[in-house]
This record gives sequence, C-alpha cells and structure tokens, in this order.
Amino acid sequence: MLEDTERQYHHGRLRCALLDAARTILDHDGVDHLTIRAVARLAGVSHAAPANHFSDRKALLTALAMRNYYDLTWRVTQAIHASEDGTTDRLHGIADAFLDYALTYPHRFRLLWRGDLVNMKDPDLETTMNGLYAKLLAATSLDPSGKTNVSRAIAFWSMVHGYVALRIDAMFTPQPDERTGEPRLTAMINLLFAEE
Amino acid sequence: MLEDTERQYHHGRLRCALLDAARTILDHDGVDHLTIRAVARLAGVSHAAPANHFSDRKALLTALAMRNYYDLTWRVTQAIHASEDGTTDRLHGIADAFLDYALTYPHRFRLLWRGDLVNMKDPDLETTMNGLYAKLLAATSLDPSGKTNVSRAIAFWSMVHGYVALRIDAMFTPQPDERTGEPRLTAMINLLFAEE
DNA sequence: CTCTTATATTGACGATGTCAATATAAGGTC
DNA sequence: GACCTTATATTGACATCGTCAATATAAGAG
Repeated sequence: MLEDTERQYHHGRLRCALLDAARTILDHDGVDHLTIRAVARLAGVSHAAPANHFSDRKALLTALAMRNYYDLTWRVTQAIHASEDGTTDRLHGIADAFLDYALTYPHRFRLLWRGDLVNMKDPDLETTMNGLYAKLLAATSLDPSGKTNVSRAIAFWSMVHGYVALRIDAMFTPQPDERTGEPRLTAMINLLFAEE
Repeated sequence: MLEDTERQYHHGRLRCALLDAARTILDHDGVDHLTIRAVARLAGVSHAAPANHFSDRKALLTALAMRNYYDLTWRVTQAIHASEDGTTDRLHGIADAFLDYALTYPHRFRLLWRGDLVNMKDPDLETTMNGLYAKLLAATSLDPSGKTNVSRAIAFWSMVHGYVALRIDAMFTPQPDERTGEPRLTAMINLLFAEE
C-alpha cells in the first residue's frame, strides 16, 4: 500500500522502470540486444508485461529516443548559456556538447537517427527534434547584423553531425596530441566560419 | 554440364546469385528484411544453402557492402575525372556523386556505415574503404601549392557525409526551386572553401 | 462486498539465425 | 564404367524474438 518498491504486480512505475532498464541495456550492449523480452527480464516482469505500456518495440524505442533527445537538448542549451558572447564561441560549445554526448553514450546518440527503429513521425518526438533544430539554427546563423544564413547553419549542422558519426564509427582517430578541446573539430569550425 | 542456368543444385554461381538476391531485397525493403532465409528463398535454394558461401549473416552483409563500396568508389572516380581542373570543381563533383548515390540507393548507402551489421575489420573491406578515403583526401587537400590540409579534408568529408545522412533521413528538404545541381550543397562547399 | 478497469501472466504462433545430420552432385583415379 | 573424396545443397531441430489471445490478479468505485 505504501511506497513498497518490491511488491508484486509492479504497479504504477512499470513504464518508467522499463525505460530505465531499456537505457541500461542500450548503453551496455547496443540496440540490437535491446529486446522487449530482455527489458522485461531486467525489470523483473513477464515477457508480455511491457505491452501494457508500449504497443510495440518501436514505441518503446521511440520513448527512449525522446528521453535522449531531451538530454541532448539540455546539454546543448547549457553549452549555449555557458559560452561567451560571439557566434564562434557558441558554435564551439555546441559542437563539443554534441561530440561529448556521442562519445559518452554512442548507442544513445546512434538511436536518435535510426528511422527504422524509432517512429520519427511521433508528434512529441517531432516537437522535440524541431526544438533542437531551432536552437541550432538560431545559434548558427544569427550574425551581429541579425540576418540569417541558412546554408551556413545547415553546413555547420551537417559538418558536426557527419564528424561525430564518423568518429563514433571509428573512421577517424583524434589527433594524438592535445586530446582536450577536440582541436580537429575546432579547426574545422574555424574553416567554415573564417572571416572573409 | 553446359551453361544451364536452371539445373538443380545451383552449382558454382550460387554465391553470386545470393549477392544479387540480397541486393534486390536491400533496395526493395531495407536491411532488416534482408534475412538469410529471404535471400535463399529469392535465389530458389533451401534456407541453409547460403551457409556454404557465407558463414554468417554478417559475412553476407559484409560482402554486399564491399560491392557497394566498389560501386561508390567507381562513381567518385568518374566524378573526379569528369570534373574540370580546379579543386572546387572536383569537390562539387565528388559531393554530387555521393549525394546522387545515396539518394538513388539509400539502403545501400546506409549499409556502408552499419558497423553493427558489417564486419568493418574485414581486410578486403578495409582496403576498399581506405582507397576511397585516400581519394577524398587527395582530391580535397591538395591545393596548387601541393601542401595538404587535413582539417579541411575531414571537414569536407564530414560535411558531405552529414548532409547526405540527414537528407536520406529526411531531416532536410531540398530547396524547392532549381532541383538540379543541389544548390544547397554547392553553397555549403563554397562556404568551406571560400577564398580568404 | 461486488463490479469494473487497469495491469500482469501464461501460452501459443510464425519467423529468424544457426547448427547437426543427411543427401546429392562433381571430379579425379583406378 | 566403378569407386572414393570433396564440395555443395537439403532437411530438421533448437533457442530467441515480437506479437497476439486468453487468463489471472490487483486496485478502486459504488
């Protein structure tokens, strides 16, 4: 009756517990080991229990992806606020936030772009994604004069996304000297935003 | 005994026939429908026949990815040869080749980066990938003076890769006017290689 | 207490990757 | 041709998966 975490028939918090278990499995073993049955096992319920909270495996993964999107958006927001004034500083902060998140939780980051596993048409998810995109667009293309440069914003996003994706898949190795601050990424951004 | 394509016990060409079937399924339904059994069905053999030619599903997908890498490398090479002299022209051609390949065969392109499905440590595959990387590096960073700029090469590759990936996943929609020539990508490259 | 609803369990089905055992073809050697 | 070896294909089985249907149990309202 009271806050007994271990009473039978999980009750109430199962949905949250399932998402926690799912994230644990994702971080540990990757998304292909993230099966409904494995999540149920880790949460200590029967293999069909999740069906009451997630209609599909896709629904479960979509909810998990939403969590990750929130987390990533929060980190990017923090980076923007922590950065000093100036477009370039802001962009370095954003790029570092992306790379740091992706390197810390590669499986979480990868899930964000797995349209085959996640329902990208989910309204809530779309809202969250659009929020992140708006942040990127605003942070990138608003120069002091106030005019926007969409090509530059998309170039920035594409470059960061591509670099991070390739780094996760170990297509690049970071520069051996001076690991911190990701000099490679810094140099790339400076190239893109060179003063003419 | 002679060139009878339809004699029982497929003989000889099964490996090639399986790869053809695999590519057909990949293009049609995506990689998650590309099961060993489906490939065997399409090739008209029993579900365990492929095991003689591919030890694993991963081995099958790796061989298929290699085919795709060859194809992509060939297209990039063609683009380089067809481009007029000058670094910028060459890079526009390369980027267009990437984007065109990815938009024409999205599932093939995606497979190239699926480290969970493809054995990226396969020696032959690594050789092919390194060949493509070398082409990109050479085409990008050799300016007239002959000195290389690795950051710029990686920036270019990252940007193209990221843009193509995001385009495939429909995170961007191309500019409605003037579809040909991909003005967005062109503008992005010009930003990166702006004369200073 | 009873009825309703939400939630969890059990059991089943078809599909998959993979393995073991078996069958068949091809090619060389006599 | 007969025989043996090897390559190749088939059949059957097993564990696992997502999903569904039927059932059981808890919680809450009246």
